Amino acid sequence: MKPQNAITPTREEDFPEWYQQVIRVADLAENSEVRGCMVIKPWGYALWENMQAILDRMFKDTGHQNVYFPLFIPLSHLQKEAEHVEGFAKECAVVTHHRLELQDGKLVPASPLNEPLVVRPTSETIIGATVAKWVKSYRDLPILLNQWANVVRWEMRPRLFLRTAEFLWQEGHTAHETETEAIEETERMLHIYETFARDYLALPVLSGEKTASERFPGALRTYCIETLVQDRKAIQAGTSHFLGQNFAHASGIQFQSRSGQLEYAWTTSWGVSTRLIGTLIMMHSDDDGFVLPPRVAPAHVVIIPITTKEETRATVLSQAESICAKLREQSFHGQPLRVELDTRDLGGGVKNWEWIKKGVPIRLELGPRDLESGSVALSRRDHSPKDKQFIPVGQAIAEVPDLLADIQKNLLIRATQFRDAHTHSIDSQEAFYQFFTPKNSNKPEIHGGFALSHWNGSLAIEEKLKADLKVTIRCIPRGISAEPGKCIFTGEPSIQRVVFAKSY
RNA sequence: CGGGCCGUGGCUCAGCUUGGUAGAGCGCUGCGUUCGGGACGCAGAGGCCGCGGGUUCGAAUCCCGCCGGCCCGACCA
Repeated sequence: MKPQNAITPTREEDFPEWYQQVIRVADLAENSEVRGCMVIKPWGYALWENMQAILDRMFKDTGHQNVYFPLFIPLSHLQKEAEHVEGFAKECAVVTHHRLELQDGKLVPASPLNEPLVVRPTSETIIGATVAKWVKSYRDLPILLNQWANVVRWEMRPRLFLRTAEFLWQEGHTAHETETEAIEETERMLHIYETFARDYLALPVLSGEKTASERFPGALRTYCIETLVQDRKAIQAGTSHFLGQNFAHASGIQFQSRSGQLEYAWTTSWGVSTRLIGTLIMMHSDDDGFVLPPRVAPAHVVIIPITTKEETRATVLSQAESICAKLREQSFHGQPLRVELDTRDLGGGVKNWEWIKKGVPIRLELGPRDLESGSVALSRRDHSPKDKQFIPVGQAIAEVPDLLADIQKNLLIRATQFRDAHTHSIDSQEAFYQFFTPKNSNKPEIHGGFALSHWNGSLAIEEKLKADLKVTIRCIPRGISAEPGKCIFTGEPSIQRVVFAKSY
């Protein structure tokens, strides 16, 4: 009684449960003792480090510098920007004491702080307060900062990688002399996210602007990249905010302009988080586990020596080591190949399936029979586990970089086809409701997708759709020709179609 | 913070109605047979049955309180 797939249940049977199982069997992360907080395990963290390294390079190449600001934000700082406070007040962790005392054998908080400290949900306010001190003249601008940090948002409904109380991210914060420059920066970073998502994570994203109701608290404009994962729900994979002069006013970021006037700076902020890992999982993985895009994979290739026959073990191992060494001399996309050699004394099937579940792009099995024929069994993760090609060792080694490139390309094509297949222009309210209503309301089947429809711009419609269908406007897309039309809910004029979906 | 469910070895759970000193599967350890689709046999380790109190000769089981978790709602990268 062998299960056909490594993951039970399948995506079709129960998507949320499947998602959790993938994380578990791929050994990416687990829930911690602390409610809502996760432990990111070595395989998951290595993936994050690869993402970090690429993004970090991209930020530096566009003139940004890394900094580190405190985890604790004085309550008074957060209070300065009204909308900002309102947006985050409900999910802040607050530190109120600075020591513990032993009372009746139990540790209790003692010594209240004069002013409570908020554990950063984001750092606009404290960075703003600091940057205000650094900026005196237009000559001090722009200031282009980024920090890699953890943030805390006390979520009621945690889900590994998608929504946890504490998560890792990067937050960019910049200050500019003019509105135009700040807007350019906002768009530049959005574009970087878009490029990163597409070229490295193989995520086809839609980029656009958020409606007022979905905007970052305190921002004038919020841009985002949105993608559609396999249960046809949208997920926001990155955001970039044009903050206008709101935070400059709140924090007093003022400078003397070229004409000698005292002016407020124009600021931006932008970020992506470990949520990208959740997005990757839901986008590319299958019923056998995780599928890693080669460019961010912690290992590009795993070599699986079949070492079970005592008499051939030594030779198989030494051949495996030699292949490993030759592979490591090669490179893929400007990086030395990352190769794992699994020398554990386990059955071939066991080892093979472990690496399938972890999502390694290429597996090379090397057994005693291969030694005689001078070949190796090559499998790629984007093909069926049954597909195994026996090819000469030298050829296999030479082909690996090209195969990785092909897998990378293939994942993007697949994901793009999926997105396109589930993106529809919808021109009537009836069709819209039908699109977002599951046939089986007790246990909703996978349904919906991206709906491109005309909308009159009113908040009332957004609220009604959210209440009726849990559908929101994901973004007002760019790059889609702005063909005018009529709002499908009110018949009023509409400038362009916007993107609706159910979302994470 | 409102409504429902549940706390028993690492994990998933049975046992509770009808109180009598703890079980299964998976995982783990050892040995052996296997081994290129994730195998099997045998032998083991591992639990103050969420916490506190009560009823009782005796409580995982009945009663009360507390704590923790899950699901459904409101909020969210």
